Amino acid sequence: MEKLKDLLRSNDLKATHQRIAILECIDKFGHINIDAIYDYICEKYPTMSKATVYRNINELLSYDIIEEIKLPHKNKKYEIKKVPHIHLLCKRCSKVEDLFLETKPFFNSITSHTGFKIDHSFIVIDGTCRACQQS
Amino acid sequence: MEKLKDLLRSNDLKATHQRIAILECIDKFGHINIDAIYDYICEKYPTMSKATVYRNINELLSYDIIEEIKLPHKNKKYEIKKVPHIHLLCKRCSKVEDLFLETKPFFNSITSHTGFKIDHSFIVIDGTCRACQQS
DNA sequence: AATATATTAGATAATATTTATTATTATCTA
DNA sequence: TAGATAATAATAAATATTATCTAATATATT
Repeated sequence: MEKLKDLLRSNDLKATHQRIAILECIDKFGHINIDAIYDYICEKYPTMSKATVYRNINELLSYDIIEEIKLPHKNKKYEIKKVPHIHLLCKRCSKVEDLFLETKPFFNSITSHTGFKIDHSFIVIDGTCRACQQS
Repeated sequence: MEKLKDLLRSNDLKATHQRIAILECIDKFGHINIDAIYDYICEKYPTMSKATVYRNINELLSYDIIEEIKLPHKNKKYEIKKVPHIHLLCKRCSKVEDLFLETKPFFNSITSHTGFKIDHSFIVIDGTCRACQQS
């Protein structure tokens, strides 16, 4: 909570209740979309405007505080910015799992085949998570 | 052209001018978004309705004739369905390049780490293409 | 080739998603 | 705590996508 305030202030963003609530919400759920953020926060702050969610999501994105995940056949989700990683999307339970995996060999192979200079990768794997396979 | 008609008919879709034009357009440009498809086809068929583009894109998607590519910070693009591959998105020229690369070792590593059963992968690499690096 | 039929296109309304505007309110610095 | 500034809520506007409905078209059948 104080940590979130500091995070905002260190980016010259005022630590408003709405922003803190948005960050807490994203942090709590791990990966969440706009509507779910809005619905969740409206419980506590019924006067919250959806435009405020959109405005702040864009603000937080531009300061690299959060990241956008584009998922196949789904709305965009957001997460707290972490080190680069892979997303595993379960078609059964719809949960998104983070996977921190060494990608250097894979990326080296891409560069050596194409000469492409890599900045970022956006990797989403679609399938069935371990839990859902067992149920 | 006849090949496209057959492709449509073999999926019980009537080979209308609009559908053929959409497929030809996607094929010609490789990777293209809705607006660009619409603008391009309007040159030939000025009465073409945008709803027709949307309707047919969804139709063609559902029959696995084309595929949707979600790109970071960009509109969705569409391509003719191919074998699974990777997309390289150049931040400089905005072109999308297909890369057919062996991903099995990488996927095996994901499965062995997580137990996740993989169906599809959506991999977009952001960076600078070889041509743009040299200019 | 003409006709019957079911499908599709076009026009447009409806819905969904996102952004901009503006008066009011909250945050933060001194 | 007051003042300067930035952020919010409410709402309108813009953009993107889908649904509806009638006329037109593609195709199979004669």
